[in-house]
Order: sequence, then structure tokens, then C-alpha cells
Amino acid sequence: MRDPDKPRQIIDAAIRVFARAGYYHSRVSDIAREAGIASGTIYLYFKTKDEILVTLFREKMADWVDHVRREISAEPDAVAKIRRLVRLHFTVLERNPDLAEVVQVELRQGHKFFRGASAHEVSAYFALIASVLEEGIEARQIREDLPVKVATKMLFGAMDQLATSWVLGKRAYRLTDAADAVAVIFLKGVCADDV
Amino acid sequence: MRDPDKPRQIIDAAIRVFARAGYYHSRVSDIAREAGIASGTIYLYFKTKDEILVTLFREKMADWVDHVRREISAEPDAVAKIRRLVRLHFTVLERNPDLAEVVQVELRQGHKFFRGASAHEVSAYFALIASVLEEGIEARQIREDLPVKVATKMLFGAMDQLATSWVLGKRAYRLTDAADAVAVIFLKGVCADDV
Amino acid sequence: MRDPDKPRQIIDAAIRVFARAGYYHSRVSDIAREAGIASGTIYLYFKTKDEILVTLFREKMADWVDHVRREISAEPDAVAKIRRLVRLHFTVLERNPDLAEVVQVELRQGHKFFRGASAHEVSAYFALIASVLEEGIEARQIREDLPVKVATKMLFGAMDQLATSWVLGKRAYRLTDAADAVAVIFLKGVCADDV
Amino acid sequence: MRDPDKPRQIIDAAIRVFARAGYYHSRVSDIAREAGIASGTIYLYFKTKDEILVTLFREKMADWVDHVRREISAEPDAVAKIRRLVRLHFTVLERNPDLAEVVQVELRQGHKFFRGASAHEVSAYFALIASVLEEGIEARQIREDLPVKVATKMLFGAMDQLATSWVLGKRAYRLTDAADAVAVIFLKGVCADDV
DNA sequence: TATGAATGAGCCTTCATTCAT
DNA sequence: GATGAATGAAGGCTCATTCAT
Repeated sequence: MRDPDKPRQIIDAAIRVFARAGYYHSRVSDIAREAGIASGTIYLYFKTKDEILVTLFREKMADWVDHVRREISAEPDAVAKIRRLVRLHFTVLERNPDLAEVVQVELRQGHKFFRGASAHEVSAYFALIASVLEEGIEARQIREDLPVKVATKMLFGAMDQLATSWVLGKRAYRLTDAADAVAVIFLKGVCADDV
Repeated sequence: MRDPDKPRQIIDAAIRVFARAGYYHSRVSDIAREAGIASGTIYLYFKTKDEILVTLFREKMADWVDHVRREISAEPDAVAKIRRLVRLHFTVLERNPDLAEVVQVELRQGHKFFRGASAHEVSAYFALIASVLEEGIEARQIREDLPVKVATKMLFGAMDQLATSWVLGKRAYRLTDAADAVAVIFLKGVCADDV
Repeated sequence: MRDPDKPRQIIDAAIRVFARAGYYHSRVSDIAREAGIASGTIYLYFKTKDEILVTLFREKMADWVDHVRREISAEPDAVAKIRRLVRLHFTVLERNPDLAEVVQVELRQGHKFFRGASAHEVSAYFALIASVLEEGIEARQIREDLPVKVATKMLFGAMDQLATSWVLGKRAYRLTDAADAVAVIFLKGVCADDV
Repeated sequence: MRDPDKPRQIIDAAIRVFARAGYYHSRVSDIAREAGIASGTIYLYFKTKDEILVTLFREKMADWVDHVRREISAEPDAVAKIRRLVRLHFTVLERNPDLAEVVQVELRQGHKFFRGASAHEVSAYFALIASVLEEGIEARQIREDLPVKVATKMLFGAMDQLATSWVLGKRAYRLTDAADAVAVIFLKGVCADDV
């Protein structure tokens, strides 16, 4: 009888509230008001305020990785997949400004993002990127002596920083406009010379 | 405000404390104890707890940029400068584990890092990187149609992510080992084809 | 209010729950679960959580006094009645460990036990004891200058403390083993010298 | 530099507040207001609200036992000592109405009085009473087959119930008026027949 | 200047009670 | 009548900041 949609409503409210004030400056009662429920109700679905943040990130990140994985699978080769992945990364953020704010800015706290509960979901994204690079090496599109782990982190870091700068710059321009440039530079950096 | 060395002592204590527990979970009294002074004394040198964080970052970042600028100026050209810059970026973090923890993990909070008070110092680092890229374009080492701002953020993001992963991985390997790979991939990505 | 047995079920559940965790640390939902009903149902039979406690005590105490009154009436004289009463007091507790825990330990709170709603039932027990003492005085078994009220409270207090110590000692021995000793000492204390 | 008298002030304020409203219905801020300090200050001296109650009882009970022990040591024999002890028990309560209220009514909660932290101090009082009884047996004033533990609990229980009734009866009469009667009945109950 | 005891605003969480189903 | 999800008041505790010494 417990409303199966409440957790999502609470998380979505939390995203909006965190985007506005940051996790530590948001009160549980703020989230409740934003969700249109009483603050006690939140505790029927989440054990602590912290759990909201962790769940928020886990679910959004899991969705994200699923989405990206599905989308790029249609692409013919590693190079096309990387291009698509970069574009998707930026598109998702551009379409969800509150989520972008939370993920790029508010979630970078201490032990809550890469570390701790979310580590698994972040790893999945890293693994996805790495698998595409491996595929490219296999197909000789990407140079075979590429240190894949390093390159994976570089690409993620590059996209992440573009996104962060865009959020901090109050999203004054279109993030996706940078997508091709990022893909081009990265691909040029990792591809085999004769490609 | 007599003792001109106190602020530095406090900031160094704060770095150690923040590295241990994170900004929000560190108490002003923790910093005081770590610095060997009374908590009230901190307020003779800093108006608020927040100001400690902001000052900490400003000063360390300013030192950092100065240091890098000075070091790379000795290098003959843009390519060599980038190589040096990447290595320096990693070396500084590797030599200051507590600072690394704070900068890579704890400082990524809300409105306190890139945004707000620290924005100026981060910009200076970005400007430094951009100026090297411009220099490379000038010298035709780097392709002239490079979107410099995007490339700057990419390099910073790439280094930053490598550093973050290293910190979160409990510094289990040598960060500087990745320096050359990062420089090579980035430079290959941005350099003119005939170089 | 259809089901005439529900209140008793609820009270019996409450006894078990209070015995386990104490009144203030027991939740209404705990009692509901123990009774196998929904927490809202409790409010069809009791106005507040407090009322459960008060009713619990009133009913159990009224039963108790009735029981004791009936049992001792069969005894031939005051001395025999006191002996029987002491034994009954201990027997009832020994046979109902949860009730003993609640009555001896949990119910001794503030304005809820002797004071307030339960005062009447406690008074009835006191009156019963006093009436036996009066009977003994009448029959010259008990010395006629005995301050009956004081002696009544003494006997109750003595039994009560024995019971409390027994409960707190985790009922490690048989409470009824002390019954005769208590009766003997008390009776020797109050009886006429020539008896 | 921490005020060594503050804990006592807080405890004394707590006694007044608990006497008025009971432990569970008293707020920490009530105690603070009564003590003329800020509520946060209480936490410089006590870890939790519970600790106030436990400390309160421990200290008062320890004082009590010391006081009684010292006073009765002057008496020539066991019988005189019991008489004195009963009178002291009642005198202390009569002179400290708030303490009486707290000890007799508020402190009888769950696991906080005889059980738990206060057990040791209560035991000391029991041991003191028992030692007097033993002394009386030694001197053949008290019958040698007396079950000392039972008699000890009986005396304590008797005094305790007199005190409780007196507190609940709003102290409408003089408790000490009952002291002699209690001592007489108890002593008659435990003394050797030929005394 | 340095101290650290004192302050009190602030917030997460609990849980008795209500009420729509 | 029975349910249990929802409510929201209440309060223990923390800790940044102040200030008398």
C-alpha cells in the first residue's frame, strides 16, 4: 500500500533542492516541502538524509550508464562510439540542469561520490569507456600501446571538467557545442597514426 | 594580529584535519587542537570557518600557479612546457598527500571551489595552460584551429581526474608514472599533424 | 467497538512489550505488532498510549485484589489471612513474569502508578490489608495500639521490595521461598505479646 | 578553568525540574533555565540527559549512605542503630522535598534506579542495613535464625513505602511521626524473644 | 594576544495520533 | 471495524562564534 512512486518523487525534489542550496545547506524539511509531503514521510522511504543523496546518485548514475551503453551499441565502431558517448554525456546534462548542478557541484563531497556507495556505479561508467577503447585497439583504430586506464580517466576527466565549467558558468552557452571538439582532440590523441 | 606565522600554521593544521574528516565533519576546535592553539585564537586570524577553507585554497593555488609558471618558463617550447606542467601537477600532489586529499576530494563542495572566492586562482591556472597552448599555436607546434578553451579544460580535467582517482585509490601507485602518458595523449591530440 | 476481546488482547500484548523495553521506550506500533493488529486499531479501543498503561494497571490490580480477597476469606483468622495474603502476593508475581516486570519496574513512573488513575485500586489493596489487621485487633491477635495505616504500608512495602529485588535479580530464585519469612517477621512485629 | 561547581548546580536544578514534571516530561532546556545557564552548557558537564539522572541519583545516594553510616556509628547497639537509621531515612526526605519527590516517584523508572548505574549505591545501603542486623545477631539482640537478606529488604521496603505514600499524599503530615512506629514494629519482628 | 567556557540557533529524527480507503 | 501511510510537533544534541578574563 506504500506508494511505489514516492521514492522517485522525493529524489526528484531532493535534486531540485540540492541544486539550489547544496546538500549541507538543505534541510530535510526543504525536500519534504518541495515534494509536497510532510517531513516525516521521507523517513518512511529513506533511513537518513544521507541515504537520499546516495540513492539519488546511484539511481541516476545507473540510469545514465544504461542509457549510454544502449545508445552507443548502435554505432559501428569504437571511434563512432566515443563520439556518440561524448555527445550523450553532454546532452544528458544539458537536458537536466538541476541534475547537472547536483552531480557536477554538490555531489563532489568527501566520501560520497567516487568513494563509498557510489563507487560501483562510477566504475561501471569507467568500464564502459574502457571497453570501447579496447574494442578500438582490437580493430586497430586505436594504437595498441595505449594505456587504457589512463586514457579512460582522461576522457572522463575532460568531459567532467567541461561540464563543471559549464555549470559554474551558469550554463551560459551550449555544452553540446563543445562535444565534437572534445571527441576530436581525444580521438586524435589515442588513435593509431595511420588512421 | 601580531604573529605573522599563525595563519599559515592554522591553514596547515586545517589541511591535515580536512584531509582526515572532510570540511563539514571537521570542527573548528579540531583545527585548533591540531594547530596547538585555542579555538578562540583562530577567530583572531579568520572571520569564519569558511574563510579558512577559502584562504587555504587561495594560497595553495596561488603558490601552485606561481611555482608552475616559474618552472615551465625554463622550457624551450610549448610542447616541452606541457610535458613539464603535467609532471609538476602530479609531483606537487604526490609530495603533499594531505593537500591532495583536500584539494581533490574535500574541496569539491558546492560553492566553495571553482565557484566563489577561489574562482580567480583557478582561472589563473587555466590562463597559464591556455597561454602555453597559444604559444604552441604561434609556433605552429599546435594546430591553429584548436579551440583553446576547450583544450585547456580538457587537460586540466584529465590531470584532475587522474589525481582524484589516485587519491581515492588510496595512492596505491605512483601518480607521476602516468605523467608521460597523459602528456603524450594530450599533445598528440592537439598538435599539428606534421609535427 | 465490536470485538469485546480486543482490549484484553491489546493489554496482554502491552504487558509483554512493556516488560521487554519499558513504557517510554515502547512504541504503540510495537504493541500493535505484538497483538497482531494494525496500530490504528489500538485507537479504536484506547484513546491514548497512556490509557493503555492506566487500564492495564487498573484491571490487573482489580483482578488481584478480588482474587486475594476471595482467597483469604476462607482463612479462619487474621494471622492465617496475612500468611495467605503474603503467599498469594508472591505467587501471582511468580506465575506472571511479564506482569511482574511491568508492575515492579516499569509502572513505578511519575504520576501513573499510586498517583492518578490507579490510586483507587491501590487503595483497595491497602484497605484489604488494613481490614485484616483490624480484624486481628478485634480478635486480640494483634496488639490493639498498632498504628494500622503504618503497619499496612509496611507490609505492602516489604512485599513490594522483595518482589522488586526478585525481578531485578532476574528472578534467579523462588520468590515464594521468602513468603513465610516475611509473614513471620511481620506478624511477630504486630502481634499481641501474649499470642 | 571549568567551573567545578556547575555539575552540582545543574543537578540541583534537575532535581527541582524533575520533581515538578518528571524525568521524561522535562526538557534539557528546562533544566538549563532553572540553573540559569544556556542549554548547551549542560553538555560541557554531562554527556546526555540520562547521565544527569544517573549522576543525580548516584551522588545523592552515596551522600545518603555516608551520612547514615556516620550517624548511626555513634549509637551503642544494633537496636538503637535501627531506630536511628529509620529516623534518619525519614528526616532526610522530610528536609528535601524535591529530592524526595524525585527519588520516591520519578526515579522508579525502568532500568534507571535499582537496576543499572545506581545498583551499586543502592546495594551499599542494603549492605549497611544488613551489617547492623548482623551486629544485632552477634549481640543476641536479634534472633539468630533471622534471614538477614529478607529482613533487610523488608525494612527498606517498609521505609520506602511509607516515604512514597507520604510524597504521593502531598506530604500532608509529618513523615518522622511514623519513624518510631516503623522501628518498633520492625524490631519487634526481628528481635530475640527474650529481649 | 590568547584562552576556552559559555552561548543558543539550528536540524535531524522519532513516534503518537489521524484519517482516507 | 480494520488498516497503515501520512502527519508534524517536539526535543536532544552539536558546534560555530563570542567574550570575559
